[in-house]
Amino acid sequence: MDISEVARCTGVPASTLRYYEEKGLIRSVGRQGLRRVFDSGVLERLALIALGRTAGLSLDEIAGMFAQDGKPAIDRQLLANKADELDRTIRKLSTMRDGLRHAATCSAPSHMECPKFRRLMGFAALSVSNEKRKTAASGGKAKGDTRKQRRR
Amino acid sequence: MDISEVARCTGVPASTLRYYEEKGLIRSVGRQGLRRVFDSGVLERLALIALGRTAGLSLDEIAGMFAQDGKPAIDRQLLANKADELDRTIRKLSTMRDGLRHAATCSAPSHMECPKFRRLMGFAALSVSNEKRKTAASGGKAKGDTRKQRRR
DNA sequence: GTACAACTTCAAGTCAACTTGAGGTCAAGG
DNA sequence: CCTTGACCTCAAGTTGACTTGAAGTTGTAC
Repeated sequence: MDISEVARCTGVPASTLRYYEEKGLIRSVGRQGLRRVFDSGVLERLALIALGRTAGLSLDEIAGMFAQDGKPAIDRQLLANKADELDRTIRKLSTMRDGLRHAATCSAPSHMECPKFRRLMGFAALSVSNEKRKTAASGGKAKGDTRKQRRR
Repeated sequence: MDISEVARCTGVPASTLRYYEEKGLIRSVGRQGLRRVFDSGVLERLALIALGRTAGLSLDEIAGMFAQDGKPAIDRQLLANKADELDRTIRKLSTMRDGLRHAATCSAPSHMECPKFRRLMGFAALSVSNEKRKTAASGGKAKGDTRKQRRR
């Protein structure tokens, strides 16, 4: 398969495929002249990448899951953690969905005035605000006065 | 409440609060000298913003949900659409979570070699690749050869 | 009544994930 | 032979969501 065929099959633009290759998320099996040649395994891989992106994983995290260089145990722990994280996200999303669904059919003039909406949302809202942001979970540097609420 | 108290309560940095105000997502009730004064309603609002962000909504989309300027019908339709979109996302995430969970305990040397993993993922993967990206859903301009696979 | 930490504005910087553009290569059809 | 179009590389640009820095102002504690 050449790059345009992969693009056609997956809907992923050729520029993105080149970018993914550069980042090490996919590999071409070789070249025909200048042109990349892919085997069909790349389709599966791309589907998995798309899935990971939907789940909010960064390209680097996804690349990390593909890498199986020697340390399967660590890898597995990481996978389990990711699954737990996903589970929490799913619960929040479900709450959000229910809230939206209700708000869409609710007769209150403004959603914030509907007690049911407020109750639905308020519940989830608490769990969100008590928690570090998802990006914060994967390491960050602390500095500056705008940083969380770290008083020096 | 002054800005640092809001920051402390919510974990949202002051710089972000100013940024959100500038974007119209939150409002301060006034000033004391130069300093913004917030009422406690902002906490609820911020929690909702955090929830929306978790759900993958952009700040502009979130702002749109808060805006209730005259057109509740359109707003409600949009809400329902968002809820449906969320529902699809939730299903994908659930699949992903199950796949990860399985991969974490699976004995196959590499996840891609485990038939169960491949089946779990392959299923969801298909549904992902047949679909427009979530950002594509909220409008984009078509141009260039890298564009989707829109056959003219 | 003054020192200073905490606020302010505004412009510019950062980061991830791509996209776009300029300029180049190559196989195939006319 | 020569044009065409799909591919190539590499650098630079874009977008969204913030963060950082410089320079100025002010409420509060001493």
